[in-house]
Amino acid sequence: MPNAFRIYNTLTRRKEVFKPLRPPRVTMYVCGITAYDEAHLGHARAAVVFDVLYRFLRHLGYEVPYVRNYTDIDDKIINRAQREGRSWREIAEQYIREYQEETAALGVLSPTHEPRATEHIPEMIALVERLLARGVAYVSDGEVYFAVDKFPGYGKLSGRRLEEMLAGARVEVSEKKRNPLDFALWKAAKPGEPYWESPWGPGRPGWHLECSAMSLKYCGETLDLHGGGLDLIFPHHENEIAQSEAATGKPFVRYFMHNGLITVNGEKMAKSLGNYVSLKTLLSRYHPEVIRLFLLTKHYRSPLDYTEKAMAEAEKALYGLYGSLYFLGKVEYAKEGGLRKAAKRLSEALSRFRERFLTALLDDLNTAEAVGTLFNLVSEVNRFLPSARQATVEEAALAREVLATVKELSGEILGIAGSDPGSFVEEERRRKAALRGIDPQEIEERLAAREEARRAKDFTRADALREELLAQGVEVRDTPWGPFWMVL
RNA sequence: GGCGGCGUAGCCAAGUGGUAAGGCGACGGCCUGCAAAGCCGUGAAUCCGGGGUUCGAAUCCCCGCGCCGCCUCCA
Repeated sequence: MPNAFRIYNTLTRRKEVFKPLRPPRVTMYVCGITAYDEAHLGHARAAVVFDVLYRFLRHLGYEVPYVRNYTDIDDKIINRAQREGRSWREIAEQYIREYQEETAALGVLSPTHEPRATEHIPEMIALVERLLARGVAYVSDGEVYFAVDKFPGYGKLSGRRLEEMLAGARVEVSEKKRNPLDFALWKAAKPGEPYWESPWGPGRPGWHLECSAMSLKYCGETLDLHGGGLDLIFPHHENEIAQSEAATGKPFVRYFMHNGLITVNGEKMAKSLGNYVSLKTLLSRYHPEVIRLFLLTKHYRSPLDYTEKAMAEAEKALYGLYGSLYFLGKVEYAKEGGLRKAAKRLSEALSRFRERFLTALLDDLNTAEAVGTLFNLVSEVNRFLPSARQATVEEAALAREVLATVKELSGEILGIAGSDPGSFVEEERRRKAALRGIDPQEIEERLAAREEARRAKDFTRADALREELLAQGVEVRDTPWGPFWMVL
């Protein structure tokens, strides 16, 4: 009876049945980016994983206010601005815009709200004042710090205890802090730095503060879902919990979800390691759905190793998928009659797909399993295709039903295989041809010449033309519906 | 050192108590003028190793081994 959605909650370290606080409403907050540099595959993974969660929740009938924030003021932004002689605002604007464009290209739906830190300075100041009033924060030389030892639950998300952390401490020593683990709620501006006026003097908010303030504003005191990368568990999310719960006295988050990180040759992809692949580069080389497929064929909590070979495999798998749907779309009614043997199997496979696809997602968003069920269905489509050249009325209807179901489930929820197969094929041909510097017109001409040669039984010439095309990266296959080609 | 995760066929990867999905690749066959694609078949005595619980374990527990992440900004 798997009609309950179970998700792995980092707070309890186990899968739990998802019960929102006020159904059918589900509040969801995901940590976005700090806008100081271009986005890479790791950012794309978080965006896509939570996009699928958002789409799935809506499919289940929930109303989902979804918030994804932008950190648009921060040391790294200021540093970059100073280095490049531009304003911090310009830097932030640029990378926020690029991120929005690139995630949109990836088929990531826009969240309900995309708040920016600097647009919520009053809310943050108010939150700091609440924390000061409660005695869990203190002012020190123009800065405000959160006193971690005043919050009894500190460490509950990351499974750490204060004493242990102090023991191994690699934390920055500051004479302004009472405890080395205390973190800044408000930072004083140094000369030349951007600042906002506050009761403690000119300065800017600490990083962790914005998520507490903005989630409070847009989602209320208790969030149903809070997401982000695994690397945000400590200290970021731990600190958010401390700030929020100390201020409101209410549980901050019911379910914390964290996606695994991308690795390259087994090593974490990170800007500091210089081993990252930018989203921009990936989008220039692969169809967005190839990137989504690559990301979703592994469970969201596992590490995912990026290699060009794996990307090529994802591309090939997606081309095969769309190729099958493309021909399924060409199935037309040719005679009276019901479902014959292959069609009956396809019909059963369709029912199985409907059930298993959703069951997979209900089990902690198991997209890898869901993708597997999609390929199972496609395999049955391929078995059906040879008999479908002369399809019966019912078979033609079945073909349409399969296409509609794939679009409705995989297309709407995973964002994969939802495009019109004909458009996908044509766009991909154009895109890849351009990428390889081939003229599609020339390909069509060669194909026509080859068909002519084949009709004339001049197979030597036909094969030579096919070889020429292959040398250009154009793979030709002959089908009952005529030749079909893709650029690899 | 502390906390967390992972280890399943050549590679990638599901499966978390009832007898090993799927993708890529390989081999044989069918189809094809020949190919490609597709289809059919072959491929894990077995899920890192060793104990234990159970009628039954890749799945639960314990002990090892190996890899990774976090403990500092990081999706």
